[in-house]
Parts: sequence; structure tokens; C-alpha cells
Amino acid sequence: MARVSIKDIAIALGVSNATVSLVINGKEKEGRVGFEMAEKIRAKAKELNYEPNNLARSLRIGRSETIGLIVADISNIFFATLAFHIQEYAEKLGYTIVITNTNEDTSKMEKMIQTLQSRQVDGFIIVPTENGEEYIAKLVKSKIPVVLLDRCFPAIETSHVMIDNHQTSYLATRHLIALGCKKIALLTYKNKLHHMAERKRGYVEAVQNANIFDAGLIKEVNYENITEDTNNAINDLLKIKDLDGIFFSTDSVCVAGIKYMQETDKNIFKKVNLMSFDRNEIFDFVNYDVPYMMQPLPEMGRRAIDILVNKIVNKSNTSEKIELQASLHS
Amino acid sequence: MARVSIKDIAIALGVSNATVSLVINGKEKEGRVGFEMAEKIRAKAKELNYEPNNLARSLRIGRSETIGLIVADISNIFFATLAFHIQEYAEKLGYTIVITNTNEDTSKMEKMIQTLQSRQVDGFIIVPTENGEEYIAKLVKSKIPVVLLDRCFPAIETSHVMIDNHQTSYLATRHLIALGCKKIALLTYKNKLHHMAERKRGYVEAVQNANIFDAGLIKEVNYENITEDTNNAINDLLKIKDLDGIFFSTDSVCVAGIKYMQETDKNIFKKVNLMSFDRNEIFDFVNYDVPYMMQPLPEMGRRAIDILVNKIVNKSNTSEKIELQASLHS
DNA sequence: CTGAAAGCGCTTACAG
DNA sequence: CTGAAAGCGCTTACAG
Repeated sequence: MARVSIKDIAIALGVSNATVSLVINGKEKEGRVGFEMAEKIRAKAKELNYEPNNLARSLRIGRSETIGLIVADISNIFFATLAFHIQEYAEKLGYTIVITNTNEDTSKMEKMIQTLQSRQVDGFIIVPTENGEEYIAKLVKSKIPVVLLDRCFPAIETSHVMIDNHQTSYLATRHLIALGCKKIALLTYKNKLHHMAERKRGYVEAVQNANIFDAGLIKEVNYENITEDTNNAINDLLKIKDLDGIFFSTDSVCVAGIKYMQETDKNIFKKVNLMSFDRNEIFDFVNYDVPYMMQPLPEMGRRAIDILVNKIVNKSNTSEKIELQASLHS
Repeated sequence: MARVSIKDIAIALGVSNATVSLVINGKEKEGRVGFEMAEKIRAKAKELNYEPNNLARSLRIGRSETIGLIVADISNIFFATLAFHIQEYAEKLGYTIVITNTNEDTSKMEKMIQTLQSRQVDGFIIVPTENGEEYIAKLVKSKIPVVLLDRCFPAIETSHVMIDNHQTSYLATRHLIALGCKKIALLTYKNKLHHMAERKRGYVEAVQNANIFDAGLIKEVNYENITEDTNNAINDLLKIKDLDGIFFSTDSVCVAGIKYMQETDKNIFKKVNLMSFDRNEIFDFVNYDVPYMMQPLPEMGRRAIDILVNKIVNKSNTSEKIELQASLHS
């Protein structure tokens, strides 16, 4: 039951390893192997049930045709869907995707990157953690191809694929304003990630332009303590007279918010308009049509792969910064 | 920027590759390298920023310490969570998990397995597709370590980790009966997978024992057409006089069912008791406490890894068939 | 305590 | 059109 190698085929047929390798890789034309010999080799390969050893191949050619995908939380439907699209597309290009998970933990991210590097991945697509800037900077400096996804560090010169968070947030807020809202709250994560700051900036710009800015309407919650923090924030907000809009900067906060509001006041949605970032399945079960800004997940995945593969294949070193548009669903 | 290898360290220090390798792998004691030399080697490795090449190592030792995990749908929270736990646990044991996705497509499953085999994974954890029996049988016969997860093919002699579907389903139905239900419907997938048949069997046994079996209360829907089929099934069921219970054999069907029922009749949950297989986030947003049978995902993941690693390391060839208990939440 | 050498399975110049 | 040989970066008997 020992695995059969190129050598076994070569010996069985009395030819050289080189000839077999050429045929197996379909290089018989440029490679100058006779048609009959090629046919014999293919037949023998099938007969012996030959399966190539890609480890050996990778070692020899110096590429593994494997890409490391590092996401923040694979059990979050947003990242799971993104991972799904990335895998689908990468497969078409002949790359295998290795997905790993950081749980928003920087030391874990570092460990994952090291593990994958020792397995010789050709490049990385990374959703970086909040405190991961230093390590990502080091990684990028080491010249291994990297594309950041969904999030970025403006101080580092890297390629990234994300949406235009500022613009998306601005448009989301404008939508509430167009609906006639005058007191619009923002419920967002408290962290240093740039994309979150951009979402806040988009909101602030929109309410300022409409002359309805009020710093007291901005509430920030911690990722680790989302339920309790959100409940408290909503409690505070509902005390505000004439509150008529809440913009949630992610669907996870929106879900937590809606859950609490439903329990608190069944008629809340008649008074307060919501807006979410990304869709969540639970929206179908709420007695209110939640409008949301949808990120183009399949395209984000494709673009990330395209840029990364270009870096890998052409050794391109330019930083491509892609910011896609999200679409309003209401 | 060329990667530094063991050889570079050896040359820099004027020692042999073997000595460096021994130290790097912490085998200096059994390996008989002097402490001072070991220290010098470690220092030089750090200085040169040495990172081992696991591809080369795997090729040499004949193991990759990588496990292929093949799930049916990574964007389904059930599998995503399972994948998460498997990865967490495998990492502790020094294994890297490569996750891929079949989308319930058998030809895709075959392709994924081949790809991973050529990358020399040491073994597989597989959630097999409905028509994948033949290929899985072939795979198992080839002696590569395999553990089936969540589903199994009784005709094939393999290891598997799943729950006791019959018993779980039986208890779920008993719960509805204990609540006083006399007309309990079953809403399940129409497919040939054994675990689904077991869920049906558990339901049938429970209602037969209670003398309330009625074949007309069993409705089957297609995975590909879940929304429409479920709506039709629910429509039929709601025409039945005195219907007082519905058991959903998976949370995905339950979600579809609840969605439709909510739209159809707001007071439905006062008349009909539900029971779901597994929990879903949307249950929090339904005006009714959905009871469910919860599968022990972390344990399922751990057991699958333990069995697989045992096969890999000890070349164990016995089939371990693990059937865990699910717990009732109501 | 340390080194020289073979070999894992492949690919790729080079020679003929 | 085909073969002999080197080498990717490791590990592991074997010899001393």
C-alpha cells in the first residue's frame, strides 16, 4: 500500500523520472516526449493509481500554491461567507485555501501566521486583529505577499480590500435623515480599528452637515461584553426624548440592540428608525423591516485573491488599496 | 531575502546539518549534542531569523501533521462552530486543520479529498454528502485515516462521531407528548442520509408507542428548495384539525417553518408546540420559547480529533463508532 | 559528542 | 525525442 511515485512508473516502463514528470504535468509538447510514450505513461499512471505528491513538488518549485486565510471569527456568518467565496474563487485559480481563526486575539494571530509560514503558504489574506499592527508591519516588511481584508492599518503600506466605510456610513446616515429623523444615535464598537473610526466619521459628517450633531447620541460598546454594554446603551438612548433613529455600525451590535429593544418596548419601531451595517438572518423575524448597507462579499473575496495571486505570480510589490461600495437595502 | 535554512546555520557555525537539526528539534539530550554547541546554534538560529520549512520536514518524515476537515456548508453556523472547536483542539495537539467545503456536492467532495491528499494530509474528518458513500468507501479502503462526522454510512466500516439521532429524536418527541400533544407532525429533509432516517425513526417510535402515529403528519422537504417546500408543508399541516405539535428535524427547517408560521398566524404558538433539533440565533426573536435538542459540538469535535490522531499516530485500524447524547433545552 | 551521507518525491537545466 | 544528475530543506541511521 506504499504510495506510488513517479519513480515507480519510470521503473515499470524503463524510462527516466524526467520523462514521466513531463508527461504527468502535461508538458509533453514543449517537453518533447513522443505521443506513444506519453500514452504509455498515462496508462501506467492510471493503472498504478498514481497520485502526485504536492509536498515534494512545492519543495522543489519553491511555491506551495496554498494561501493562508486568517479571519477574526469563523463562526460569524460575515467571515464564514467571505471565507466561502474566497475558497470558491481560489480553487478556480488552482490555489488551496487554509482557513484559520484568531478570535480577535493578536497572539493567536501571530501564532497562526507562523504556523502557516512554516507550512510554506505563498501568501496571506488577513483580517487583522485590533492590536496586530506591529506584527502585520513586520510580516509585510518580510516581503511575503499579504492582503488585508475588511480592515486595514493606514500607517502600514499594504494592499487591502474593504469597503469605503466612511462613504457607506455617510450614506446610511443620510438615509435616516432623508426619512425625516432629527435625533439619530450611533451604536458602535469601542476599538481602535480604522474601519470602525471611518464608520463613525461617516456618521458624524452626515449629522453635522444636517446640523443635528449631538455627541451624547454616540454610544460605544465592547466586543467582549456586547450584550450588557448594548443593553445599557439602549437604555440610555431610550431615555432621550424624541430619539427617532439608531444607526448600528455592525450587524452584531444591531442584533444585540434589537433583541433588547423588542423585550423593552414592543412599539419602539414605530418611533425609532433603524439602520444596520450588513444583513443578519434575524431581521426576518423582527416585526420591522430593518434597512441595511450590504457589503459585496463575493467581490471582496475575488478582489483579495486577484491581488494576492498577482503578487505571488508576478512578484508585484505595489500596494493596491481597494475600497468597494456597499449597497443600501431598504 | 532568501529563506535561511538549517544549512545556513551549519555553515555559519562550521558544524553539520545533523547537529543543527537535532538542536532545533530539541533532541540534543537523547541526541547527544553538547550544551555549549546547542546554545550557540540556538543563538545563531535566532540571529538569522531561522524558520523551519515544514514542507521539507513532512516530506522527509512522511507525515504532514495536517488534517483535512471537509464540511457540508461552512456558512452554516452548525458546521462553522464545529470547525471552530475542531481547530481549537487540533492546534493543541500540534495539528493544522485545513477546512474545505462541499456545499453538499459529491463531485466537489471528491475533488477536495484528492486535492488534500496530494497535499499529504495525514487524515480526514468528513461530513459526507448524501451520494458520497461509494467514494468514502474507496477512501477508507485505501487505509488513509478517516473519521466521519455528524453523518455516517452504516454499510461502510468506518469510525464516526455523531449523536444518537434515534434516541435524541425519540426524547424530543416524548417531550412534546409529555406536554400533552396528541397530533405531532414531523418536518424533515427528504434524503437518504442515515442520520435523517434515524431522526425519523425516533419520532415514529415515540408516536407509535403513544398510539398517536399518523403517516399524514410526516412532511419531507428538499434541501435545495427549502423555503417553498416548507411553506407548502406548513400550509398542509395547518389545515389539520387539532394539530398541536411540530418536531423539526433540523434547525434550518425549523427556521424556515417559524418564518412562514409567523407570517401566517400570529397566534399559532398558542395552539402548536414546537421542537427543534439544535439551536438557532433567531429563536431569540420569536415570540415563543422554542425548545430544542442541543448537540454537544465541542465534544463532537474533540472526539473526532482524538480518534483520528490515534489512527494516525498508532496506525490503529479499529473503527470507533461514537454516538453522543444531545441535551434537551426547554 | 559530532560529521558524512542517504533519501523523502519531485522538477529542471543540461547533454546527447 | 530521452536520460543522468543535481537539488529543494529536512531527518536519521551509521560511523567514528
